[in-house]
Amino acid sequence: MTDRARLLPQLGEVFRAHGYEGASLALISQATALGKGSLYHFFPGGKQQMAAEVLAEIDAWFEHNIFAPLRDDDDPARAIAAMLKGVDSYFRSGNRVCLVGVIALGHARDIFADAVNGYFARWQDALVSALRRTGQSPAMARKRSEDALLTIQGALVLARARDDAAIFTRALADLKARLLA
Amino acid sequence: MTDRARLLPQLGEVFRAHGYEGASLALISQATALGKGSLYHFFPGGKQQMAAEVLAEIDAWFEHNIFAPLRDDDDPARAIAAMLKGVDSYFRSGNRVCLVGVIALGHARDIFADAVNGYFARWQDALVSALRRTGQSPAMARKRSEDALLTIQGALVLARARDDAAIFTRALADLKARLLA
DNA sequence: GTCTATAAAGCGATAGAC
DNA sequence: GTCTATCGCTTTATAGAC
Repeated sequence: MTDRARLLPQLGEVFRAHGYEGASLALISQATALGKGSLYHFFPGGKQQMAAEVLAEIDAWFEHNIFAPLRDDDDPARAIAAMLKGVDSYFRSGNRVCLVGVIALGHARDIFADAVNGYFARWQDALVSALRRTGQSPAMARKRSEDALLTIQGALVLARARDDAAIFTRALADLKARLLA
Repeated sequence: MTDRARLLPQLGEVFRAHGYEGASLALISQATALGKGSLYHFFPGGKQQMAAEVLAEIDAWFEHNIFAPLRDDDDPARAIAAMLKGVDSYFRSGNRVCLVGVIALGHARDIFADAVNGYFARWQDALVSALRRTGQSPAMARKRSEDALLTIQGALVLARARDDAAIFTRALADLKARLLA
């Protein structure tokens, strides 16, 4: 179990860099310094199980570090600020791509549809909860939370497309102002 | 040449659906109802040439239907409205993914970096031109054009992730209000 | 738990008949 | 211009030694 915990982040980076279909076992074997035999020992379900567990771990990280504070923090504005700080850190200020977004755009979405949809659904619900507690109407909270998720994803795409991570940093700064307006 | 013109949109849909690495020649052969021999007759450079020509055709479509009007229309507000209408139509109201964005997120970005960057760069420049002519400051025009591109890409990602095309429609409506505010 | 060897299928690409 | 056959390589996955 502890070996697996060290493995998942490495797998995540391979899937991030090459996508689900592009992440070959040869690349994974190289990135983890583990033979195929060992990989199948940990993940009898092969590549699909690897990706599923990586997605689950990402989901758990966001649940603990972002979603839960958004839902539970006594100071919702602080939780929102912490979300943006956490997001900036997680995505390395625009230099790291969102694996859930990558999978959503590819053909692998069909396999991981529930995980992909659930991740964004729970993020949005948690953010709606925080925005509501700052006194915003349900409609406004819903609209702004959708704007937030979409802005983060779009900024990551554009930053990578233009090879300019500053796009992501600017987008997060603007987003903060819009969310708390 | 005329055969190639009928081929490129079919190739585009395969790359859209499966990404660059996921689009195998078998899939392409099936989608075009053409054997590998014929495909290599049209594209001696193989898959890479196919994707490059698809990207070039997409670029040409946007150049003609979106970028040029943004730069040249006497009524910039009309050109911006036409851009949003054209974008909604091109992306099938959120049911069609952006191939340039898909490639930008994947490992194939390394090969097509210039095409990907140029597409977004010229789009932004054209939109800046239109916004400037509506009387907005250079800084404001630049910021809002970046917001526009990022919103469109993010809305496409989120719409597909949540399997809800209405997200894209809502995002375009909001964007229109923001651009012309 | 890790490795090598190997199987079976699929990959991009080419050759050559028609 | 289109096809089939084929090459050489890579793919996922399994088997079995250690």
